[in-house]
Amino acid sequence: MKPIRVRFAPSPTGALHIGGVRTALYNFLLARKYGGTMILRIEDTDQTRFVPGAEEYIIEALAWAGIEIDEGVGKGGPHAPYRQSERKHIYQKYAQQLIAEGKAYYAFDTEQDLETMRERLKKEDAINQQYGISTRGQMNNSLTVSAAEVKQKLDAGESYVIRLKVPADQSVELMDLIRGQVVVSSSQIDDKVLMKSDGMPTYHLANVVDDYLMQITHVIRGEEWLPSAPLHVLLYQAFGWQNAMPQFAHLPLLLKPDGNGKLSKRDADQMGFPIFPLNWTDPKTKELAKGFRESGYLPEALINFLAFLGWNPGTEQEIFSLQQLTEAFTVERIGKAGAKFDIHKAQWFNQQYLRAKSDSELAGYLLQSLQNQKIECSQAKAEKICRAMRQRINYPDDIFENSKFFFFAPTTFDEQVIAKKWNEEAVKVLSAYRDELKKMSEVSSEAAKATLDTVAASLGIGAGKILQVLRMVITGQGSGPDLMLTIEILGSDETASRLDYALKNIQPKK
RNA sequence: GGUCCGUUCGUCUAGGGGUUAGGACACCAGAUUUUCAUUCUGGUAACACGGGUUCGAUUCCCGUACGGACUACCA
Repeated sequence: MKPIRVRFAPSPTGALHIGGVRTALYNFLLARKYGGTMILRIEDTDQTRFVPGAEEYIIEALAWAGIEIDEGVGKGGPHAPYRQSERKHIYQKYAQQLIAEGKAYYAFDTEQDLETMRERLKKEDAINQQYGISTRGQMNNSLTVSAAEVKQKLDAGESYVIRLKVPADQSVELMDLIRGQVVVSSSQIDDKVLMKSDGMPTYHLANVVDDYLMQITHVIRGEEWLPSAPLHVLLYQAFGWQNAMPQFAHLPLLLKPDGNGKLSKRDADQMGFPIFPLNWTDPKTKELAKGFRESGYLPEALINFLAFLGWNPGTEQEIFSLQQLTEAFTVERIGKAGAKFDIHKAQWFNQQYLRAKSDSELAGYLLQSLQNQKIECSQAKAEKICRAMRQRINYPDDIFENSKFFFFAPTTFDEQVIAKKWNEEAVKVLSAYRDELKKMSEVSSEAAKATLDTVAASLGIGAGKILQVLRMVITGQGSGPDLMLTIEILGSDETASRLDYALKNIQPKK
């Protein structure tokens, strides 16, 4: 079998869409599974849509996601350059070849001419309104104008495009790995522009020429390309490359969470979740779009989630490392129907991966947050806090957000708990407990519990009755992680002083 | 409008001529937890519709409906 060569070929028109990340992932998985090569090609043939920073963003996003590039932009390789704008002369050559063989032609129509043609066809109720077999004879091109005239126009520098001369009545067949055989009549395909008037190729030409030259074996891309795939087949045939044609796999689309249609940035904004892997600031509007990374998603969780949007291993296992994904992945198991993007599932994956981390790994996140706030904390204490908090977090930032009371003594207290539980009995136990804690130099969670039980028992009160008040007094909140462990982490001095503060400041509610 | 693609619980999906149509997320309930969260157990919930083919169709075929993509000198 030929070594597998796949490419991810985004165009640098902005941040990389999450659907693009999935496309890149599937390409990568196939390459890794068979020891093939993953290529990054930048399709920047539309200079009007070029966005500065987009290429760098794409590279950084893929790296963050763990999708490694073997060959391509930012990496180099035997087929360099991998940026299509730098390969302009190559396409020019191939387009000329097609012209010479009578498989393509020059067209001099102005935008106005094309507009007029479309309006005319519309009026005539033509079945399809396209520049092709039925219309090219009436247009201003090298098929209708004499060779001498064409030469004259060209020499005069008149603006032109090169169009593919689509053959008449031919059935174009395409074997898609996901959808099976797709057949389209060539009469449905229009004479697509191959070279634009600025001398750049269109996607169609560049894509076919590059895939051929770069010896791509599998083209895995979004379903939005399916309608133009027959045109690409025609191009391979025109060049006589049908035997070197890659296999196609058109991926189901990522859909909006509610309703229907392609997932867009607008939907993500509305529903309040990211759609880009990394933060992206639009260079024009300066508007910031939040990324999955900055929103607290772990790359391995995002990847796992994305892998399952349109693919599944056929087993009941759901948690897959990137390594396990490459082993399990097959194109055959990619589904046909579009998948709605459900951020809940992504959150669940994130939670799974986050909680699978060790206390010391988790402590790293906490320490980072603390450092940003200029709060001192030892590694050991951070780990203990993480042990207490690990079942209550979905994102790395949650650790600090939900454990602030470890670092700041509460000054306000849960009103409901005061109203319901702050009474004479509670005050009695709390004062006695404080006095006992003051005598201790340190306190383990076991000691904290034992002491509390003893104190409460000596007053003839059940410890259970005041636990919630105790929690409120220590953390300010009505709920939280294991209280005795919290006391251990805080220490006897700190706990006693918090009790002191509460005893002096809390007034019973009527 | 035309071309192409698609359709199993709310969502992601497994399955496939005869199944109690399976799992996961979400949701609901119970248990554990002194709280909340976790965890555990249980539950609600799906083959778009109509015709064939067949002893039998959710599964195969054809239509219909619905949805989507594409229809630029954008990718």
